[in-house]
Amino acid sequence: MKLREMELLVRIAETGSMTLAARQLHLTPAAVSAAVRRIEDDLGLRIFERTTRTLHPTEEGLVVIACCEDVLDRWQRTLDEAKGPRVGLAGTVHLSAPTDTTYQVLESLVVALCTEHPALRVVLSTSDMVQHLHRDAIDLATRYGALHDSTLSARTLAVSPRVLVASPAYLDQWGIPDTPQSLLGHRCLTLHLANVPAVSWQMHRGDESHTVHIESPLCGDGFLARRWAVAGMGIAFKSLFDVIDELESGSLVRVLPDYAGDTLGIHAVFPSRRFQPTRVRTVAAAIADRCAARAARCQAWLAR
Amino acid sequence: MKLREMELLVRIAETGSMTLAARQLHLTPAAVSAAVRRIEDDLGLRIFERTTRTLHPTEEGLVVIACCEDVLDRWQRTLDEAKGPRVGLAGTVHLSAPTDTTYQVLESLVVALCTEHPALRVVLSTSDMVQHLHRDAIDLATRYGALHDSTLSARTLAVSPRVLVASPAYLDQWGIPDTPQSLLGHRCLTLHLANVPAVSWQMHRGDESHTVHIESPLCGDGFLARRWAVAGMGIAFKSLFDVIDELESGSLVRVLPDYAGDTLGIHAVFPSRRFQPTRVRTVAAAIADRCAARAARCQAWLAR
DNA sequence: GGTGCTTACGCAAGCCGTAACTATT
DNA sequence: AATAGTTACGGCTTGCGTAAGCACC
Repeated sequence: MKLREMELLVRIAETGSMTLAARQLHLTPAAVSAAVRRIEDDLGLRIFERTTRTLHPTEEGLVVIACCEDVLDRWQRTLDEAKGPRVGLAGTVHLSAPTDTTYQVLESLVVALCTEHPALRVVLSTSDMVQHLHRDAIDLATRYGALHDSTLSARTLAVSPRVLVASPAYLDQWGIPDTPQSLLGHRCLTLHLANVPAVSWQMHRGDESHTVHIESPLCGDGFLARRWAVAGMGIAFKSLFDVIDELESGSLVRVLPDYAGDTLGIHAVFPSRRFQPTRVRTVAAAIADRCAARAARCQAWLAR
Repeated sequence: MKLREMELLVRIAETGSMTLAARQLHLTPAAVSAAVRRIEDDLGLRIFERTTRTLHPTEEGLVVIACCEDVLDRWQRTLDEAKGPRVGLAGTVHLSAPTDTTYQVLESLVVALCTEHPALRVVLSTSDMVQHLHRDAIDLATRYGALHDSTLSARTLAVSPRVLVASPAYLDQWGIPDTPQSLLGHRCLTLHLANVPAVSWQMHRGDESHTVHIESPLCGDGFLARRWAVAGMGIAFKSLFDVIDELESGSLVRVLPDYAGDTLGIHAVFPSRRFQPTRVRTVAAAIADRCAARAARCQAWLAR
C-alpha cells in the first residue's frame, strides 16, 4: 500500500467518482479503476461497491478510508515538522473566491505570498458561483453565506451586514431614497449569480422587514456592481465587507443607513479531508488575517 | 511512500542495522540501501546518518520514523478491524521462550492455537539464553527477570519465587537439608545459562540472607534441571512457576520451605514497535491467560 | 446515446538480486 | 581481515496511458 493509493481512495470517497478523482490526481480513469481493483485484491476487501453509474464505500471501505485520511494527515504534518523550518512554501495552492473578494482581498495577498515564497504557485479561480471544490480540486475557497455541502468544512472569516451604497454623484443627480419603497424609483444594481438574477432585496429596521423587488438596468457580478456604484450608475446592495474601502474614502456613501440587510458570514471553505499541506494552512491563515483586519475596519465604521 | 518502506525504516531504526533489517524483511542489503537512498531523495531529508560501520537516525529521521510507527500501527489495527471478524488468524508468529516454559506452557498452547486457526504458523525458538529479538525477528518472547534492552517492551505474565525442590526418593536416600549451608553436602542441579554456570544460590528467611556456592554434579538448562530433580538426581533451585505441576503431584517436594529465593518476574517481551498483527496479539493474550492460570495455582500452592 | 467503470495491450519506470567495490574497525 | 554499506547492471514486475468494450442511466 502506498500513500498515493491512500490519497486515491480518499479522493474517490470525497468526490464519489473515480473519474473526478482521476482528474484531480492527473490520472486516467483506467488507472484509477485498475488501482482500486489492485488495492482491493491486496487487502482482500471490497472498498467500494459500484455499478457503472454509482459508487459508494462499503462498510469496511469506510473504516479503511478513515484510516487513510488519518495516515495522510499524520504523514503530512510529519513532513511539515521534519522539513518545515528549513524550506519555504512550495507547490501549488488552488484558491477560489467571489469576484470582489478576489480583487480586494486576495489579489494583493497573493502577490505578497508569492514574493515571500518564490517556490509557491497560486491558482486563483474567480467566481461568484458556488464552485464544486471537489470537482475542481480547490484547496481553499471563500464563500458568502451558509454552505450546504456536508463534505466540506468551513471556518468563518468575517461577519458583515449587507448595506445599500451609492456614489455622492449619483445621489446628487437622482436624490437620496428615504424609504425602502422609494428604491423602486432608483437605478439599482443587481447581481447575476448562478444564472438567476437576484431580484429581491431584503432589509430591516428594528422589527420592520421590507422586501423590495428590483428592476435592474445593470446586472453583473459583485465586482461590477461595486465599480458601477462608484461610477455613479446606481445603488448597490453589497456586503459592507466588500465596500468598506469606498465608504471610508467617501467614494461611496451608505443609503438608507437605518436599514440593514441580512448579515452574511464570509467563510473559508475546505474540502473535508483533514490533511492539508503547510502551504494551504499558511495561505488560509494569511487570508484569515486579512479578513479579520478588514472586518475590524467594518466594525469601526459601523460604530463611528 | 509505501507502507513497506515505512516498515523498512522502522526495522532499520529498531535493529540499528540495514543488514539485519534486510534479513528480517527477506531483502538484500543492497535493496535496503537503495531503498533508504530513494526514500531520502523523495523526501528531501536525510533519515539516517551513516558511515559504513555505524548508523543512527537524524533529528528529522526520528520524527519520520515515529510517524511511520504510528502509521503502521494505525493501518494494522484498521485491517484487523475491517477484515478481522471474517477470517481466522493467518501468517507466522515467531515465539521464543526458555526451555521449561516452552515445554510446560507453550507446547500445548501452540497445538491448541494451530488447531483453532489452520492458517496460523508458529515458529518456536527454544532457548534459555536471552535472544536478540530484533536480530531473529522474534514477535514475542518470554523471559525471566528484568530486561535491559530499552528497545524492547515487556508485560509481566507472572511473579513467582525460586524454590528448592527434590524428589521424595532423593530425600529418602540423601536426607533432608535443614539449613542453607547443609546444601553443600548435597547434589545440587545448576543451570548453565549464557555459557556461565550459575554457581551461587541466594535465598532468604525473614531478614536473613544466605548465599550458597554450589559445586554441581549436573549442569544443564531449566528443563533438564527439573527432569533430573524428578529423577532423583539432586536438588534444583527453580522458579515455583516451573515446578508447580510436580509440587502439586508430589513428584517433587519443596526443600527448606522456610527459605525463599528471589522472586522472579516472568515477562512477555516484544520488539518495541507498536504495530502488531492480530495474530501476535492473540497469541500473546493466550500465553498471558495460561500464565495467569498457572500463577494462580502457584499462589494457591503457597497459601495451602 | 452518453457517461462512467472496466478490460486489453504496449511501454516505461521502479525495484530487487547478484556481484564487485569501498570504507571502517 | 572482516563486516557493513554502496554502486553497477540485468531482469522482472508494476503501473500508466491509449483505446476499445460494456453497463447503467
